Amino acid sequence: MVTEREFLDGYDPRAYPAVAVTVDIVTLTIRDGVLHVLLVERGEQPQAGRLALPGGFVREETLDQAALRELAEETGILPRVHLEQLATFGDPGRDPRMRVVSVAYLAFAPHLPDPIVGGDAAAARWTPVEAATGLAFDHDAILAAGLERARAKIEYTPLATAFVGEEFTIAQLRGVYTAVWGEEPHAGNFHRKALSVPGFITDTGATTERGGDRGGPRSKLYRAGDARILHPALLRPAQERR
Amino acid sequence: MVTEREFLDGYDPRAYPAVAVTVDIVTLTIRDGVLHVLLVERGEQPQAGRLALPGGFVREETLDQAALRELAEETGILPRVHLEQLATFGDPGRDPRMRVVSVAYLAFAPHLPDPIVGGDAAAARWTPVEAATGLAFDHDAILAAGLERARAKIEYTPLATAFVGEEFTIAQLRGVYTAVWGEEPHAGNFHRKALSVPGFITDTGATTERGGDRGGPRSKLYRAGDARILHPALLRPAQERR
DNA sequence: CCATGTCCTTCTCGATCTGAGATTAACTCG
DNA sequence: CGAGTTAATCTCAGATCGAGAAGGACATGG
Repeated sequence: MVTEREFLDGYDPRAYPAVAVTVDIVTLTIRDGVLHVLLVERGEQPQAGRLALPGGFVREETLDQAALRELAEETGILPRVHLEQLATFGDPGRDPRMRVVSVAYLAFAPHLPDPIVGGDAAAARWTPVEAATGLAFDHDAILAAGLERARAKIEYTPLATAFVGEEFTIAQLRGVYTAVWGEEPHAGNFHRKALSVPGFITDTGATTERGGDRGGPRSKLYRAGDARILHPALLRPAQERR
Repeated sequence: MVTEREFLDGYDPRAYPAVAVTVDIVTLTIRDGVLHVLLVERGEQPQAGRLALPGGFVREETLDQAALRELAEETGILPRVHLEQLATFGDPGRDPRMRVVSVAYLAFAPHLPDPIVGGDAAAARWTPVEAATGLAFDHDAILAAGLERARAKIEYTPLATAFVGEEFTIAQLRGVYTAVWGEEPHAGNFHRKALSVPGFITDTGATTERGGDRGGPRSKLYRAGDARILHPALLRPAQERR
């Protein structure tokens, strides 16, 4: 096997072309029913002023720890964030200065206060994903991969609950699917399925204090269950094929 | 953003701790109804004599190209191989000598001749996945991730066809699911679903020359269709939950 | 060449799930 | 109080599923 053998034969790390390993994070949340992604504004050339995904160098830590640390540095402490590895982007030339291999992460966050601008970013803000185009480097592609992963993953995992608070209504949960899919599931059928999938949501016995802003009864409050996967899955409506 | 800014400020690549980027490949095939993985025998210390996944350094190429090149070097030219990125493993200490970040790939191959031992590996062989334990470094974990990905992916994509020849019978296709899942789907229901899922398989009009080795009628031959995803999916039987 | 067993393919049938819409009742707002 | 909104439940026809069975076509061993 190449890797270890070459290392063994008195391999000198400095003799090889330098490769940098970074993490970039697609952090998604929902604000006012619209899916938003956390972006930072680049303060330096190249691509100064352009928006980019937050990220940075991997230090003496695991990749997961690097992603968590960068996220905390950009936005302050993040409670109840789901973080998972997305994919790795390493085309030569994706960064004009040297070979940079970036391990992309995907984070799902409940509604958070505006990010506290960390030490490195010139500015950080939540941006509707529809408006998040023209990002620096290949971050458009990374974001697209993150969105597709998110859209697929809420089908068969309970990760939609990571977008809402600890207690939530079924309507709020439906709002997550609407925002992520860009399409509203049938309310009655969604209700039936959310309740029938084992381990998805559990009844707290409590209800909201008020009805909806424009009327309607108080709704029951639920908590996330302990299921890791949803069976049967909540499939997207009108999945166009081919 | 950290990455580019630090690079910008007169970043010297050699000033940072060296990181090596490699690819490791989980190559799966089916032989005699049993799922096999391609392993190489390490010829050098450490872990000499241990089995490991084939892989090696990333050169001036994309990550995908690196995986394809390494695979070709280990096994000769591979026709009709499906290759996809699996996950990236980068824990400090996963290689005792230096920081190695490995981008793992997953390959699905039809029945192939025994691998041509490439220049680097001491030996290369197909090993039943059940027997592939105690691999070097963290390759047990990489293999486990690959197997889980494969088991999930044949549910909702037509990738099972990557394990069989260009023309195949429904029974052969069912054999793929049996080998990957370790459980045999109901033959009649599998037949019905395979035919009813749009774009999964297309009839060639031909049949096999002979019946099965132990009897039975000749079976019709099919080719892979053009669907990228299977809808509805072919779900695993008896998916134990919780 | 016949008996036996294999197994591809199709069919049956009840149980379950799904999508689309309707209904009821609780609630807010003006 | 009246009108509009919405959570929660119900209805129902069509699709899908799991499990089993039936019908042939075929190989093998006497």
